[in-house]
Amino acid sequence: MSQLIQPRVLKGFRDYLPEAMMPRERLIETARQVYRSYGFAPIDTPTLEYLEILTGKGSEETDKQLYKFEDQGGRNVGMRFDLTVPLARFSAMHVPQLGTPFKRYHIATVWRGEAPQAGRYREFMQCDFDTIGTTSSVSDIETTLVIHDLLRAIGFSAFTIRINNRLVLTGLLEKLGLSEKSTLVLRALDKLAKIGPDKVVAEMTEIAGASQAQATAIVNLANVSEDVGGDSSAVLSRVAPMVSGNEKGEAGVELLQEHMAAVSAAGVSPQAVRLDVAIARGLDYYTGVIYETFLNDLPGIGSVCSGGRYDNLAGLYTKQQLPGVGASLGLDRLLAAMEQLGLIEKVRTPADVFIPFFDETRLHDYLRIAAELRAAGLGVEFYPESKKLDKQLKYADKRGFRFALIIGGHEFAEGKAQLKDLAQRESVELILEDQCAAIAAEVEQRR
RNA sequence: GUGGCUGUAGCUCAGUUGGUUAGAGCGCCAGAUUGUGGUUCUGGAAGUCGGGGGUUCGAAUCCCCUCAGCCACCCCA
Repeated sequence: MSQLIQPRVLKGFRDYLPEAMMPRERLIETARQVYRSYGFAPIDTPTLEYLEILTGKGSEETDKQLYKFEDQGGRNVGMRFDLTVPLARFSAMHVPQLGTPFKRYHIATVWRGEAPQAGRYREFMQCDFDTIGTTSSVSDIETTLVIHDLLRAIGFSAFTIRINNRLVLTGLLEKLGLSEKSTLVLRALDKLAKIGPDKVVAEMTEIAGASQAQATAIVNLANVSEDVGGDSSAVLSRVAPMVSGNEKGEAGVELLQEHMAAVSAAGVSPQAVRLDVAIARGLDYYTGVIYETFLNDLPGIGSVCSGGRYDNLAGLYTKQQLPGVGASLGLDRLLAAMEQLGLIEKVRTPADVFIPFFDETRLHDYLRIAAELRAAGLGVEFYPESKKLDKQLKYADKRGFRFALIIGGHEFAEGKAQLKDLAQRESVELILEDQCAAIAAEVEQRR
């Protein structure tokens, strides 16, 4: 008698059943296609990195969330908590050979030891894309277009990409003499939509150490988008005087203007991209344009695709200055959202055609026919047991097969096959001789 | 990491003031004169009541610890 081990998974970690995995893989495939269509090339990096690579940058918060341990050789190692830090290390090592601009995408799992919640896990997948080694605003604009195409390709029409430029905020902070406290001030500002202006002002004065007047000035700027209803030229004409006289602030306004015009010229609808001077992003390293993407039907789940421009990606690892811009699609958060919105199609089988094991003596014929159909491009599942036909068909139905190819003693005798359309509940007789072409054609036509 | 709520068959849940063999629906498996699936009928399997400890004559029901989920804070995808 052996003691059973209780089967269980760690907090924030999950098993993926076929019905969860199929849409997941479809999403990954969609992301790949969109990234490639803009010339981004795939890379991968190790799950584990030397601890100093991962802890060097980022806040104490990310350090706390880092999974770290000592490996068998006594090295201090950590599991990557995002794909940006590995990209920075990768770029320091390889971009000199690869040349710039370097455009890569990276779809991989990352780990963070934080408290899980709906749409937040300890193990989750990110789909990053970045353009390294250019300061051109064209890459900023292209990044917006990629996010847009990506969400459209996934099947969303109601989403909003919120754009801002850190230079505007940096400019204002410089003007107000608050540059030193920017991290805490911006972190407070990031909560504007959530907790409202009064509490933001309170946090800025109490935690970030800003004066009442300084905090109010920042909140006033951030509120402009709200005040004028999101029209980008109206927003900019209100914001411009607030940062006038400051070089960075003025540059930021100009870049935003150019960005919005270019995106619109590329055919993106104005509803999909909005200028929002309130978004700040908590991360320190952003220096230019910043992005956050919300689903209109489920804003509470947070941003599903975020990113921005940074001046110096790999400064910790190389003296070469590597500017860049990019964004990250939160695959698992997006899937959680799609699940909540009922957008996940329940498909449980990856194959098109089901062949029941009908006549026990014809195993070789079934295997041959299945092989020929696969060669003709169809996915075919052959049932491994020759049990009652109704059981086998019930299985096919449950798994969501669209077609069953029924070939029993009668069919074999007459050289025919019966293709049953399980969704339409109808059958057609086909000649076995040329069944491959005929069946493939019939399936294609009905699909 | 901190605080709140929750945890009963595969799923959704019911279980009276702690009291005998823990229930339902759906699902699953097997049948309804052995070649055809979503309906119907019949039968069946399946639960250490998240796990561990305690109080009690007796606990799914009370207490403690622990694990997990959800929510808030924090941070972010």
